[in-house]
Amino acid sequence: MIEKPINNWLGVQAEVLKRIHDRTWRPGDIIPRETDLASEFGCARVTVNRALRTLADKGVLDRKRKVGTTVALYPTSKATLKIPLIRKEIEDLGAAYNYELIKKSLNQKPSGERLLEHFSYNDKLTYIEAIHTSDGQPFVVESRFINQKISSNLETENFEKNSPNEWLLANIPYTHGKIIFSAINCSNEMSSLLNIDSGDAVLQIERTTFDRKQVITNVLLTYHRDYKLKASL
Amino acid sequence: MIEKPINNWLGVQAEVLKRIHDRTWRPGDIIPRETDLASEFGCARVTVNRALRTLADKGVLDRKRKVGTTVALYPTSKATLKIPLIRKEIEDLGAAYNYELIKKSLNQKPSGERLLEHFSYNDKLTYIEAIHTSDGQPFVVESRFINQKISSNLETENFEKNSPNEWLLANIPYTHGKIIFSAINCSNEMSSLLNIDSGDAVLQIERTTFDRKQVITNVLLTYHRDYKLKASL
DNA sequence: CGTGATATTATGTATGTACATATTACTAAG
DNA sequence: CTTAGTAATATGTACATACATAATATCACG
Repeated sequence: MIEKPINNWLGVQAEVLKRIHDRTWRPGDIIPRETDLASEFGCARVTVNRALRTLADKGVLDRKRKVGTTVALYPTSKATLKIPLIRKEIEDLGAAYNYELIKKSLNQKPSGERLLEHFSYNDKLTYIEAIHTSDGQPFVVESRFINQKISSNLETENFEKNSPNEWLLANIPYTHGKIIFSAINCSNEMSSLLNIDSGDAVLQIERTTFDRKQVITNVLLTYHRDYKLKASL
Repeated sequence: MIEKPINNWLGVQAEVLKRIHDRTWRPGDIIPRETDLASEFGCARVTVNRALRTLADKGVLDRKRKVGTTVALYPTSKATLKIPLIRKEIEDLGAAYNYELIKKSLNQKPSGERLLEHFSYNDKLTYIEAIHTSDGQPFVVESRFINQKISSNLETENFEKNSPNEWLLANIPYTHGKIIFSAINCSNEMSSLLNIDSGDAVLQIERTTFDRKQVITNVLLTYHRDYKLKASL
């Protein structure tokens, strides 16, 4: 077997995927060890390592020290979805973006299950309600609580022109976040904002972002009726 | 500046994140080059490279040859959501899983926008409708079309006991897929299957998987009313 | 003053080597 | 026969080095 050596990690990755794909290696199978693959492909072990590591990151392979590398039983059950800025999402559709503040109030106390799950009882919150429109049509209603502890500059920003989303991104770094997707029947109040019928099903996304253990903000985004969120596997 | 050297890539990653976090390096800023960081941290350039590369994969940094590495302007707008097997999702909640076939028909022709977007007019499809229950309660209704070209074994599998999802995962490898999330008002038919009221808002997930350019299957999952999908940033 | 060749530079990758670490397999003591 | 201790092993990582590649900067030439 004197073949052209595969001497780059993308090549190794492609070859491994090919073998998984053509069922040479089946889900659950243990594949040859790095050293063997390296000598078969005619490359360094580190090169094989990078290829396999990358595939393991993607969920295609499972790896365990001393045990070896197996083809994942339930491959790539991970989807990645990009969550763009709302303004960017609308502008990318070629539509005109507009932001309008509906309500703003300071020094709110957290109440209700949704808020108390994240904020502590003594936190002071700034509440903001706003609507983002696409070519004048309601696109999404934003209902947001911001922890006032995060920044003293928060008071100076009135959010009349700029959406809190963009202000936060530019000014408050976060470490991680949680997202919850659900479907709800539109309330009377919400339906008039979104210009649809009460009871219409709409997609709702709740997002909470953290700076380490501290909650920065919790936002509930209620989208217009025909909104679809797309992702790829 | 004689400090303890950072001599592993996770340490470098942590230090870089710290500097982004404490705003030493701000969004849009260009950060020092790999060689400089390497000598500052007292480690090899490859170690810095791995740390920065990993952060770029996550969307925290942007990198460009010759130009340098910058802190991403809109950091980590990528959420990853795990899409577990329905059976596994239910069992992980400690509930009893059950699968029941409702309808199955062979040699369907694709019709309607949703199907013709993916399948070609001459494809023959197997249609399967089934329900997955959690402790006897309706959990999700599956409505699936499978391209009959993908496997000759498809005919021998009747899907009475096994969900097509699991059969496909075990037998038909795929290269990539698309997912669309939306909210719908439940139809009469669907509401009786899910044991809820007609018009109730439910989350719907459409998933199409491909083997290279060929479509393997298109499935519409309609979840029970209180279903929430969770993801993390 | 443009324009194309050429040098420069920061990241990207491959390799051999060395050692670390997690896990299993084996072995000897009780 | 159990168990603590030890060896073996596959992956994980670090490093020095070398070269590749993409994008920019510079410079010579018409």
